[in-house]
Amino acid sequence: MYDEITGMGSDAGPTGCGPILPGPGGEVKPLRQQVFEHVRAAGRAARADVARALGISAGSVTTLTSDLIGMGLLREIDHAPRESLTSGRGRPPVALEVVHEGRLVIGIKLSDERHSAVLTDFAGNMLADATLPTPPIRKTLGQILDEMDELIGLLMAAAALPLSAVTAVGLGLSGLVDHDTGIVPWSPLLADRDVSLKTAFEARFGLPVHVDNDANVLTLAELWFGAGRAMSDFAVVTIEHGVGMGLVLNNRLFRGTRGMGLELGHIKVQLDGALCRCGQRGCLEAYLADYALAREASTALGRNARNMQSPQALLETLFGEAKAGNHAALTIFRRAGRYLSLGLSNVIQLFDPELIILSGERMRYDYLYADEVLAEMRGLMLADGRVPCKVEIHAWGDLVWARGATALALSAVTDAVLG
Amino acid sequence: MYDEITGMGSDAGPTGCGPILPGPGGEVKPLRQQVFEHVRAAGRAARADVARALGISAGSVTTLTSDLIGMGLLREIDHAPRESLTSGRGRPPVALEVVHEGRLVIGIKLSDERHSAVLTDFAGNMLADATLPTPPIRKTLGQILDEMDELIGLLMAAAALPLSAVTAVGLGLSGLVDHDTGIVPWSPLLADRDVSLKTAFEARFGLPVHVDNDANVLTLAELWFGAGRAMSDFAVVTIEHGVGMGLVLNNRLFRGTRGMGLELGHIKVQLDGALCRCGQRGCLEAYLADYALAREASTALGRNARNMQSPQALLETLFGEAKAGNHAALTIFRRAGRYLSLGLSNVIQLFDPELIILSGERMRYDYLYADEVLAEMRGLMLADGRVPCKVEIHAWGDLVWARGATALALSAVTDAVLG
DNA sequence: CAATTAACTTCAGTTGTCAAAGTAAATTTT
DNA sequence: AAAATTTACTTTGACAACTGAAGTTAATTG
Repeated sequence: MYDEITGMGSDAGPTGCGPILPGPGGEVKPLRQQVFEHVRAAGRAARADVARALGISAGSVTTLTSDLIGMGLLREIDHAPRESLTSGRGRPPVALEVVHEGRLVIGIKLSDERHSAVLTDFAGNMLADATLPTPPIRKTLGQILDEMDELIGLLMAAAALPLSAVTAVGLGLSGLVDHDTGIVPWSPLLADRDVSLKTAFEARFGLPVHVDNDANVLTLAELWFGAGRAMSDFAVVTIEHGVGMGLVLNNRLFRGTRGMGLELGHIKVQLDGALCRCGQRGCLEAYLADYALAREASTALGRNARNMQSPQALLETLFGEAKAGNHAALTIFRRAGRYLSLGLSNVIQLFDPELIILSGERMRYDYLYADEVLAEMRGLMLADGRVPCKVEIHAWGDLVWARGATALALSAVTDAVLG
Repeated sequence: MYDEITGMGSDAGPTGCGPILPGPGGEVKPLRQQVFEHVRAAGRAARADVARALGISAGSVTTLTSDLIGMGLLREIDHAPRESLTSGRGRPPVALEVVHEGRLVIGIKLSDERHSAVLTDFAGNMLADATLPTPPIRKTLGQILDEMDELIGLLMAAAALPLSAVTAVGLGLSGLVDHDTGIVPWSPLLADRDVSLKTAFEARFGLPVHVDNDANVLTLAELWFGAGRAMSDFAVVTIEHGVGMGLVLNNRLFRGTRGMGLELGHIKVQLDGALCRCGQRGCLEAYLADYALAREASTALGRNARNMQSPQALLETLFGEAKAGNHAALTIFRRAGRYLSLGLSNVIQLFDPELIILSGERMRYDYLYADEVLAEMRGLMLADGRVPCKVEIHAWGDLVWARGATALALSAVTDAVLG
């Protein structure tokens, strides 16, 4: 390689230059699907709006929308209040909307203490939700399927609809998840390794399912329903039992190059640092996750800690102590906050996103250190020439994660119908 | 936002769901350009090869190639040795190649001690190169332009061609570079800030120029001419005066979301760690770059260090001492190596590339710690379910960087002609 | 009431692509 | 040596996608 650079002009056969692309060219969605997705994204849109937004001719939009109407995917709205920005001159636009009935999807978020599910229609509107408390132990595939069975039963009962009305399912859980194959090499929820969750689910429920890492699912929630909708590039950082990250690049979820999640929790922030549950030392998670706080808590709380059985309760106590002025307890949160700053600044240095969204239940502890964390994070960035990256804190509950999982199903169903 | 999740089914106007895409749909290159780029990437290719590679019909290829031949971009080769994999049955294929004459480009790499330039034809073949030693001081825009003038003069003299034969120029330099605007907010080479290098260059030389960060330019060298050609996702890490990174995602250079480079050198690897030249503490660069090694060297070498004027010479001495068994000198390199491992493992955790290429002149010191560094890096990765990422070490000289800069110009010219 | 404005439809024409048939040039078989 | 086979390439008619221009519809404005 680089023979040419030493033996310049060597005519020993042309090797060419430039990237060697594998298969056939780019992946553009068909225009019909773009029209549909624009209407769904806008909620409702007139044909003229679609033409302007997509930069195609009005004639094409007529053809494409009448296709979509014929397929039962779009419909006209009769009495639409005039929403166009233009003053009310000219023929009024006819708004289109997604036919939202008929193609229902379920989104499920599996967690260690409870599972959550939501049912949405094809326009992403939530129709019902359900939650199932579960014992916080590692489960076999069979047990997880049983729990999902019960959860789905609750959900469909709440909606008063049969499961047969559902078209597809999206599923988010923590751990290493291969989205393409639906295999879970490892998850804190599962006793086994390399579980073929997709295959097992589809065999049991007879519904197509799309599995992903829970951080990705939350990121999809922001991309489809939240603050990320109008943003082309942003990152979501979650702090729950572990530390996770989801990334949107160019309006699309970035899953890493091999379909696995981005393991922010296991970037190293200290050589030979604190012990992580992954067995290594110095992982960010080892300074930030609840087990990391909990193991210092017993030192700070002294003998009181003995009475605590759940790490949850331990953290709550620690938090109370810190607020009450216990210096040792406070330093635990402060140090965690500083390491969070450090992790966030690293994300910014490497990805330079427009926005970072902090999420997860641990964010409830935020007001203890939030301002300082953000200030410190900004201090840790190379400020030169950059617009500082915005940070938002969204302490959503599990239902939002489940709703993100519906996006997994919604986009898959859309691709199947229109791709 | 998320009103729906609390007030479910609230009919207060549809907000829609899904990402709100900005302009008109995806960016696919026209088929004609894909054909051209395939031929250039292959060096030479028959029409039938192109049809198979791009998954289009033979008839289309005939049309497209005759277009391209008519435009003077491709030509048939008469006496091509049969290279198709098939046994020699059937009508022999007619190889096509890029008409490489006529559209020449220059690639320039600016550095603190010397500038380098290469001249290549439209097929990426190097025709000439030139190097200009320069004083290692920060320069004004005018001085840098003068130096480039001299460099280009040397280059064109070596090629015995007039500058008017050149179509475009690519330019790589270290620092923060905004590729889209050609503005350099900060560079260690420049005395000023926010230098509009593109505008100034184009005004002076009357040639379109495309500016980028030097790590990106090196990454392009690997993507266009080196090990990355057949790889869709890889990272390039450079250790020179600073620590830089380039990233290829999906066969394309990823420039971060705002056109700025990815600042691997300034990710934090230690809270309140070593002082970095950026003014912050704990940056990776502060443990790895030459100035970081040099400042510890004086401690290790004792009074010998006083005699050294250049950090270059100091490092060479330190390296010699370490090889000779000086324990203090050895620990300097060992620690730098460990921090390199840490940085690389973080890159892997976040991007999960197929390959990491280590580059830069400092890689000459590698054999001191290379094996241990790579072993340690692998040890720091979450091994679960992942194929470990390959690592290669390429200690290319400046001409390769300059050649990478030609890729910047080549792709821009190609886009201009065929986009 | 006409004039204006804007949304939408219709339709002929262009473009890009393919499939199938046809031509060309080599090797292998008879 | 002729025929059959194989592969490369070209030609052609058909089709689908999209555009642009002209026409239709439905509102507001003066």
